Amino acid sequence: MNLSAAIAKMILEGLEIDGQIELQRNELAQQFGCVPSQINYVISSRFTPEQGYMVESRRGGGGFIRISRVKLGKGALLMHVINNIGQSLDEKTCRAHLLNLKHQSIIDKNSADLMLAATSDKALKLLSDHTREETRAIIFKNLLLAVSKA
Amino acid sequence: MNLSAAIAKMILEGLEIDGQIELQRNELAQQFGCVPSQINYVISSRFTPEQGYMVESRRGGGGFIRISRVKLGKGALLMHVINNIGQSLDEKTCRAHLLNLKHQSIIDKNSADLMLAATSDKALKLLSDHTREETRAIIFKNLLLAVSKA
DNA sequence: GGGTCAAAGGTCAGTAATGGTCAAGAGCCC
DNA sequence: GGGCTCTTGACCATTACTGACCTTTGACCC
Repeated sequence: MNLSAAIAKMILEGLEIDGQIELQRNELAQQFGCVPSQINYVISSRFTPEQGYMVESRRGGGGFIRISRVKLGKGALLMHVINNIGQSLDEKTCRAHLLNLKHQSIIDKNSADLMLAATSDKALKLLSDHTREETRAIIFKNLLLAVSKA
Repeated sequence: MNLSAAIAKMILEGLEIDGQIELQRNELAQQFGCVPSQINYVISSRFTPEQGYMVESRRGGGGFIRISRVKLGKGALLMHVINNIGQSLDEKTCRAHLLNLKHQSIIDKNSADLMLAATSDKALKLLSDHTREETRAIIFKNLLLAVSKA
């Protein structure tokens, strides 16, 4: 397991307790024997709003970084996602949406896997870039709608 | 035995253990004294979904390629369907397959609904008839595969 | 209050470490 | 010879890590 994964794991464990964790950047970096900015890297790559996290911080003496898991209602969240998709959707963003929804227990693993399969680049490989991303957006919206009706 | 066969053999042996193997592309290439892309060739020619394998990978530091054998059982039936779909699939036939699978309790209602949503004409409305039916076939196969590994 | 300084955290660009794609050529079998 | 499968290499994309430099905040002093 690489450094980033280890740091992410530790943060995740801290979040288990009450969905929120407050940490000291320098201290954490020292624990892992890495440069402080590594912490920023991990946070910005794995604890984004897209993935269901909120990050706050303060500099200066007694500074901190606080990461919290955000909680929203199921129908609202689905609608929010649908409404924010737009006409076109790339695979990475789609995957992030799914991870987020799964993490928040809006959809179960099984559904997430299916939705991933249906919207992967692999599944849409015949299409040109532009058409693929437009079609992915439509398929994904249809899927979310199907979920919200279930 | 040629290189590709040797590499495939090694992967197959690794899969024996627990139906899953994780490898380092560069490292493996070095072991066989070939270019890294040779590994991709072997994987894409012999470890395809059609042949019952699932491949995942990640780039970057600590990257990997993971190959897993799709579990059989009800999987066998799914593979049978997958292998009989062909290159092209119309909405009616697709729907029939789904009803059939649901009837046989191979998939649950929830999954069937999702799969229907992903393969409906509505979801693929942007595409020309020909492309739509080819893409539907691919999506459906990917979905069945996802189900079979669940 | 205002100045100063030390203690946080933030940004960004560069480098390293992987894997992916594609097209061209080499071999092999009919 | 034609058409496969196999190999290779150049070039690309993604993820991880580091370090130099920047900004913000709080404490202390006058």
